[in-house]
Amino acid sequence: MTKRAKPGLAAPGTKERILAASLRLFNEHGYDAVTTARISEEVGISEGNLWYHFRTKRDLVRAHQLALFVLIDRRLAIQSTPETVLEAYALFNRMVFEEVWTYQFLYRDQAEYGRTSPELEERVHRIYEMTTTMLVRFFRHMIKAGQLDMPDDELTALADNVWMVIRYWPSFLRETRRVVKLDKAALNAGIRHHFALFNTHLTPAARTFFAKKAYA
Amino acid sequence: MTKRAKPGLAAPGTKERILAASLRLFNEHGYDAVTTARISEEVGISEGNLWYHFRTKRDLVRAHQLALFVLIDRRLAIQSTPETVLEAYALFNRMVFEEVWTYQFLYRDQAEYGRTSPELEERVHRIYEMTTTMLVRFFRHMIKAGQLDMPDDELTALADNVWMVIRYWPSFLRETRRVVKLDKAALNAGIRHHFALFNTHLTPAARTFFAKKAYA
DNA sequence: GTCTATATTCAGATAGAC
DNA sequence: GTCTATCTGAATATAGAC
Repeated sequence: MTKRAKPGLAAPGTKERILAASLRLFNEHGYDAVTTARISEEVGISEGNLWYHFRTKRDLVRAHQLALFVLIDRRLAIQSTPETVLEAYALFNRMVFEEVWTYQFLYRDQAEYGRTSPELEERVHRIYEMTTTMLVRFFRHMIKAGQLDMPDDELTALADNVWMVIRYWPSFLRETRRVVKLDKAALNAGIRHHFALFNTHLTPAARTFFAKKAYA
Repeated sequence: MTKRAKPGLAAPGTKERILAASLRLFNEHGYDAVTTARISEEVGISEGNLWYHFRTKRDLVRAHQLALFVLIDRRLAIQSTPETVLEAYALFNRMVFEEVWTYQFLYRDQAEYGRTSPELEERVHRIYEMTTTMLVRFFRHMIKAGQLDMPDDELTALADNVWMVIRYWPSFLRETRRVVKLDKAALNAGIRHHFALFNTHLTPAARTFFAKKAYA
């Protein structure tokens, strides 16, 4: 979006079409299994043209990564107080589930496309930490609001488990239910599923709230 | 083990050394990233020799798969009654954690080495189902024994979550803690971690039992 | 059973015309 | 910007001598 939308008088959004097609193919078949020949075929252009827009296959990954980071920054910026925590958590939850679905290949095939740079590696590591830290903060606010009943020393483990269920949900669905494409039912199933991690510790009111707001 | 231990007068266990080296390399670096050249170098033999023992790279995978299935059959055969469920669960738990560690590449790189056959694919699917079914049975026995307090309609979701934490534990450790090699501390951390999924629903006695028996 | 040398395949990437 | 033609390199696999 920030990158040239309509440059001069050429390109009917070829770059964007390459990005869309490659994202879909990478997610579905895996980074290594998708050849650049396959991508260009899917877009309906020649391979040479693809190389004009992205000088290496890694450059393609890089572009997707930057788009993912925008989503991540947005969901990490969500504010919460004990008064607003239920709303905030429902929002955060939906965003992060969509994010791991949309960019599942980036999460899943890291070993295949490899570490791009030390700074990037460091950034990914920070994201994981910030995510679980944020989850603990959410839970503390829920406890303060009287919506969650759980000992404080269990919260870190709970946050890790919540993040695991979210982050591996696409892989799990694929393996157990053979679901490959994003679809609203599968997304809601994941959200409902992850609430099972602390459902019994929520007040009936909070449970009803999430059932309505988070996976309606 | 069932396959010729010492054939005639040759082979100082070359086949076994290939299996051991390839398993280690696959687990550490991923199936695709490990070349046959690398494997033979690691074993200290020529590449031609490797092809003598395994006619394709897939044959290597197949051998590891068969070994994994032996482990799986063993852990699926564990019996349990309400009287013995705590012991049985501790045993099952340790076995399954070790299994996903030892053969992590088979769980993780399925997309890379591909589906071998429809029957195999079906078998893998059945294993997943039998595992979660078995977990639900364990939980029911714990409830009957008065060691676990949880509504029956939460058990399926709990079983799924438990299986997720176990199955993805090696990947999670690698991503968050950068742990690559199997090690007793990491294994115990996983077991302890997975108990956080239902710890607060266990009696103090059961909690103490697992703390001593399952991750001592 | 083990080696060396060679073949095959194919993905990622370049050059240059249009 | 887009195409066609071509190159390069690496990985799986084979052939045949020892």
